[in-house]
Amino acid sequence: MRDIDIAEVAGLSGVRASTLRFYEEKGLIASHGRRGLRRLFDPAVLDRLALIALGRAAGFTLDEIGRMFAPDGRPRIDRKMLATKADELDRTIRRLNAMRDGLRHAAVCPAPSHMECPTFRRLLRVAAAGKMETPKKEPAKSRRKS
Amino acid sequence: MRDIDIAEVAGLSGVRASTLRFYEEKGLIASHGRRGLRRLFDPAVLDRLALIALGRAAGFTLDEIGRMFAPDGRPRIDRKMLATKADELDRTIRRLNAMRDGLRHAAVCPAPSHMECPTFRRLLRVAAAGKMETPKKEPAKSRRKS
DNA sequence: CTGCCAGTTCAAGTGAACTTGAGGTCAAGG
DNA sequence: CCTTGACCTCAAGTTCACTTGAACTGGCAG
Repeated sequence: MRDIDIAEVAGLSGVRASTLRFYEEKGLIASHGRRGLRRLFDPAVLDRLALIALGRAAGFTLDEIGRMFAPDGRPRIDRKMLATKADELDRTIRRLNAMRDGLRHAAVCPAPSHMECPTFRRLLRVAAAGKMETPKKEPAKSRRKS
Repeated sequence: MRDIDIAEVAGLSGVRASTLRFYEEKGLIASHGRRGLRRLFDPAVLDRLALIALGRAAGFTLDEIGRMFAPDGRPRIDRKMLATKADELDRTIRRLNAMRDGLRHAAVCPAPSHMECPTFRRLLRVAAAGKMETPKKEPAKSRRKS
């Protein structure tokens, strides 16, 4: 059996069926045919989904990711863009490090109020100054097979 | 002059007036009175905004941040929550580091296609496996005084 | 043959964090 | 006094990435 159906893709990739349909509609993945109504996918879709997950994790939007695939479907990733994103990640990481240290300190700081702690106030300045990419909450993660 | 008006707060904090009104509506900040229609703020609102920026940067939602202030307005920050968030940040940072390294590699990788590069494939597995907090795009940053 | 159930479509809803638009008000400057 | 312009309110719109609901279809087990 060459092709796998949407439930299998969902099972193997951890991506929900509704998301797979959404991705297909967006042109991020393509189904290869149908058995009845059921979409059939080439197993290579799993690589594609991994690629999409990678892009998302690196901070690309779905549209940006979509643009990384040539119209014929081959991934054609701009190396310069990758380097740029890496630099961006680097800056984000540096800030998050400062944040984490500050939070960690604040958690054990003996000052009666956080506002009286010099370390905390320094942290505040970092936060107020540097507009950073704000991390987002995880996507609800409602479990399938409820 | 004790109090400062919304334009000054915006200027000093870099937070747009519309955002300040939004924050006030949400109960995150409070204006102290009016001159005519104009809100007047206590300069301490600047600390408050820094605190909010810090919370956002650390990945708290506005609602969570709101809950960090006691109803009387004093910041009462749960140290355990801070530590938890620090740990969370730590995990995020580790992943982002892996991402950055992978992206950096992919940017210079000599393999003809990224899919043929073992490092890239390893990166793919990291991304596919680890559901991480996905960084979000910066908030539009449209300049005032258009 | 028949009914189930997992799939399908399409439109609309969600939530976070704001921004924008329309229409109104008011303190200050000329 | 009257205009001006920055502020006001309230409702609705925006973006992103999905999820949900209602109504429907069709392969397969019994």
